[in-house]
Amino acid sequence: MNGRKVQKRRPIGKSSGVKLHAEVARNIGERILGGEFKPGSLLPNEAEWGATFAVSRTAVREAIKALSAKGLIASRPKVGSRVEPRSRWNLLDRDVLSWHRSATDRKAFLASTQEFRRIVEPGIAELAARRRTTAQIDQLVAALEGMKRAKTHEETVSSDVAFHEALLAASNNDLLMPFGVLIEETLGNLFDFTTQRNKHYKLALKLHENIAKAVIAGDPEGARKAMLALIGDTDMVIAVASKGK
Amino acid sequence: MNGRKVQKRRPIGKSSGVKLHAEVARNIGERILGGEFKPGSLLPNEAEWGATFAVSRTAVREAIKALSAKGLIASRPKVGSRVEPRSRWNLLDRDVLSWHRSATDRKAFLASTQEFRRIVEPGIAELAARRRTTAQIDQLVAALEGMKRAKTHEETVSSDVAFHEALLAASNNDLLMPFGVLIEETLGNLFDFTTQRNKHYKLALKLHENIAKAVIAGDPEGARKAMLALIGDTDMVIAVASKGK
DNA sequence: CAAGTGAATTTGTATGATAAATGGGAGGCC
DNA sequence: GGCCTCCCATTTATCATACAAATTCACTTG
Repeated sequence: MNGRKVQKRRPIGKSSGVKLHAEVARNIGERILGGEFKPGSLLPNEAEWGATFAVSRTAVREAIKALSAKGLIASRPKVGSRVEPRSRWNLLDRDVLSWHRSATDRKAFLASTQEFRRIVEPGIAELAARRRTTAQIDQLVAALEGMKRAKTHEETVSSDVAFHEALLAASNNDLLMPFGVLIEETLGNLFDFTTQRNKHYKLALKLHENIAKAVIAGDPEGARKAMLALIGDTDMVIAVASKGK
Repeated sequence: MNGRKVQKRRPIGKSSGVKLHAEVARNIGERILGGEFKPGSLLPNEAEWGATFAVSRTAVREAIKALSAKGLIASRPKVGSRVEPRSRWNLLDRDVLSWHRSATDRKAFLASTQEFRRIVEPGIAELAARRRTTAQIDQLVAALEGMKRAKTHEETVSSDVAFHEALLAASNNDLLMPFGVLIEETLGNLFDFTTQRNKHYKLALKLHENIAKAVIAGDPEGARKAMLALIGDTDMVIAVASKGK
């Protein structure tokens, strides 16, 4: 009855590259974000997870520790691991955000990310205009060049992300850095949303250019307004794309 | 020569309640935030940490996993654990923020948190005015009552925190929830900063009241402005307190 | 009936062994 | 001599097992 087998490899599925504990964490994390395990409820104990995934308790524990570190759960001896209230979840964490996206209606997800960006990005642009170093200006310009030069879909997305991250870096406030992951998630999804945006792209370029100009000129209020114009335009793109569906 | 000892308890220091791996994570985390281990540099390997703290590799690994989950480090076989670039750090994580505060000049820390709040809280107030449910209004009012009634230092802080968290909750955007920890950290520190603020407190109360009124009335623009007024006043309090030092 | 006590369960930690990944060096080939 | 390939050492990744600690809960006992 004692299932003593000698170390099977890769019991979970998928192929390679990803560590076991990361796979376990992802699986559990997605199920929490997906609502299968609600805040306040108790998770299966470590042994059960081990059986479920056919991995050792060690791997499970490392996954649990990662989920705890992201604020999703909390563990206590004799009790088990309980799902934390949503207010504790680190939704701006790279992984958590990705799990959240997988578990959320596409349109609703985009709406909340856009709302988020509308709140913070104007402030970021304003700060950037006030604080940017010359090196940061160079990065911003380089990203803008990349946007102009972009041919493929991938290049378009990555240069756009680079632009916004350069802006973020130029704000020179470490506390704002976590927003980077959200920008990446949003833009990746956004462009995916609007593949035939050629007519929009020319305008988008101009809007980005306006932001860069204001930041370079050291005009905080101008930068804020230029960013607002961009986000507003992006909202429109989303609306059009949603209606087109 | 083989140091085989039978499980010592509590080898790190401190007293109780805190798990070993959490202690190890805190120690390493603080040293990373403190600049002892800079981004890109390699950490000692797991065995060395184990020797340093007199804990098993198991505990060390769980600490490492937690730090990875917070974006501070990344591990690779044969290489070791490397400190990630600051842009990857989850500075809005409860622990990371706390380590950051310990490692940062008090005034600079307050300045950057205030800057952060100035960017996001007006937007939060605006959203709250647009979205709040009646239950959320009740919470907001209750927090305000708490502020009026507060006698001790502790009550003052906790009711103020409750007010801002109620506002945050009323914004009804999950992505904003992580800001809660920052608000807690800031306010705790702020009040600590200005102990004899009795003359200011009357004004602060009024400013909070204005925010609540606008939110309850469903006046987004009013809520935004009221919040801006509060943050501006807080800035002044900081300036005064700093000069007074 | 109340309070304390002990057993059972679950996480926490320790230990030792093996597997996988990978960087770097040794050695061979052209 | 330069380049390529293969092997080896190091470090993390995973497994298995045992025991410690914490905490719940039922049960005993006064």
